[in-house]
Amino acid sequence: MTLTIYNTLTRSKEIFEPLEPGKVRMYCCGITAYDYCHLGHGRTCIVWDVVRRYLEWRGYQVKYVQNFTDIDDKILKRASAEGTSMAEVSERFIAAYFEDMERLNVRPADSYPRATQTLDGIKRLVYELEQKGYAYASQGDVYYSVGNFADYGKLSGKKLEDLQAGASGRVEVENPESQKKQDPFDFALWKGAKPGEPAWESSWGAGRPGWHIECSAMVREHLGETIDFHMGGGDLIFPHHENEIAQSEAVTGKPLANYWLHNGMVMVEGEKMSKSLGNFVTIRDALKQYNPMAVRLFVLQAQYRKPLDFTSEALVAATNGWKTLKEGLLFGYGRAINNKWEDNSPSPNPRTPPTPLGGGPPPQPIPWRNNFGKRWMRILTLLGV
RNA sequence: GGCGGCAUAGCCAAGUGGUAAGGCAGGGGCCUGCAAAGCCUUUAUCCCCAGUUCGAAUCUGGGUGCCGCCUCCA
Repeated sequence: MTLTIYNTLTRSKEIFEPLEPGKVRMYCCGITAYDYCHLGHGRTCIVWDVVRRYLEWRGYQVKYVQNFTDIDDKILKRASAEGTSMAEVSERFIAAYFEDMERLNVRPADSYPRATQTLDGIKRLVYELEQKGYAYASQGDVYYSVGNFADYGKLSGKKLEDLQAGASGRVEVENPESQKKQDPFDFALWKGAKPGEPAWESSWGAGRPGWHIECSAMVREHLGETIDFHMGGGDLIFPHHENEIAQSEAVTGKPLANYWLHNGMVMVEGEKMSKSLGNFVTIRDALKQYNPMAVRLFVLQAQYRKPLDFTSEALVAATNGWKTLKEGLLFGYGRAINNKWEDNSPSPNPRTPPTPLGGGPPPQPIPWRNNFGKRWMRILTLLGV
C-alpha cells in the first residue's frame, strides 16, 4: 500500500518514497521557549506525533528530531522583565513543554537539540555560506543574501520581485537594523552582541545566531544533508522554512527535505488565536477544563491542514465522543487479552503495545489477528492511546 | 494588492461519474419510583452560475466566501 501526502514544496499530493528503504528521517520545528505552549503548539505536536506513530506502525524505522529555540529576542525580553537570565526562562518553559505534551500523550522525539548546544554547527554553516558568497558581514552582524540564491521563494511560491514590490510601503527605512542589509529581505545569520546580552565568540565577533540558521544546523547534525520530512505549522512556510532551504541548499547543493508538511492554524471561537486579540489559550488552561484525550481526539478529528476552530461546543462534542470511544477501546482491550489473540499476520510489522489508558497496568503485548483486531490497532495507533 | 490553501447538515467528517456513511450536538420516543446510563427514531441535494454526460458532491470554465502567509509566530 502506498502512502500519499501533500507536499507544500510541489503543492500537490505525492507518493512517499523514503530516502533509505524502511527508514524515515523527520524534523519538526519546535517551540521558542519564552512562554507556555498554546493550543496551536499542541495541534502541531499532536498531528506530527500521529504521523510518526503511523509510520512506525507501518514498519518504518523512524528518527524524529524536534528542536527548542533557546536563544531569542522574546526570551531575552522576558528574562529582563523578570530580572532572570535567558537560560532560566528557556529551561522553565522547556520543562513546561514536556509536562504539557506528556498530558496530551505526545511521545517524546528521539532528540531535542537546542540552539545553545548547536553553536559549533551554526558557526560552521555561516562560515561556509560566507565562503560560497551567500553571506556578508555588516557592522558585527552577518546576513544572508537572498538575491544570490536562485531558488529563493520556491517553497512559499513567492518571487523575490513580488516580495520586494509588496513590501515597498512597509519596510522600515528608519530602522537602523534594516540599514545593515543590502536587501530588505536579507536575514540575519549572526547578530552582533549587545551590552548585557548572552553572547558567543566567533570570527565575526561576539554575538548570537539568527533564528533560521539553528534549524539548518540541527538537521545537518542530527539527520543529515537531506531528510524525508520537514514539518511545522503553516505559518512557518515563509519566511522560516524558505530561509532554511536557502541556507542549507546553498551550502550542500542538495534538497534539505524531500517532503515539506505543514499543519493548519488554530482558531478560537471563530477568530485567529493571537495575543493581540486576547484569545490566546495555553494548553494547561485548556486542560483545566477538558480531558486531554478529548482534546487530542478533537484535534485529530479535523483534517490536519485545515484551520481548526476551538469552540466550547466542539470540545463538548469531542469529550462525549472520547467517552464513548474509550469505553469501546477498554472493552476491546480486555477481549483481546481474554481471547489470547496473537499477531500472525505478515504486515504491518508487530509493534510495541500502547501505553494503557490513564496509567493502569503495565503494557502487555497486544495480540490481534483478524480485521477487527487490525482496525482496532489502527485506531489505537492513530489516537496514540 | 501579491502568493497559497479550503468550501458536504449546528460542529467534525466519509465520499474521486450512478440518485449523500458515521460521530458529537439538537428534536421526538422507550425504559426507569426519580435521575443517570442505555436503546429507538429524526435532521442536507453537497457555496453559486454555466457547461460536459443518459446520469456529477464527484469532470470543465467562471464567480463568491472563508483562512493563512507577505513583519515575530506552531
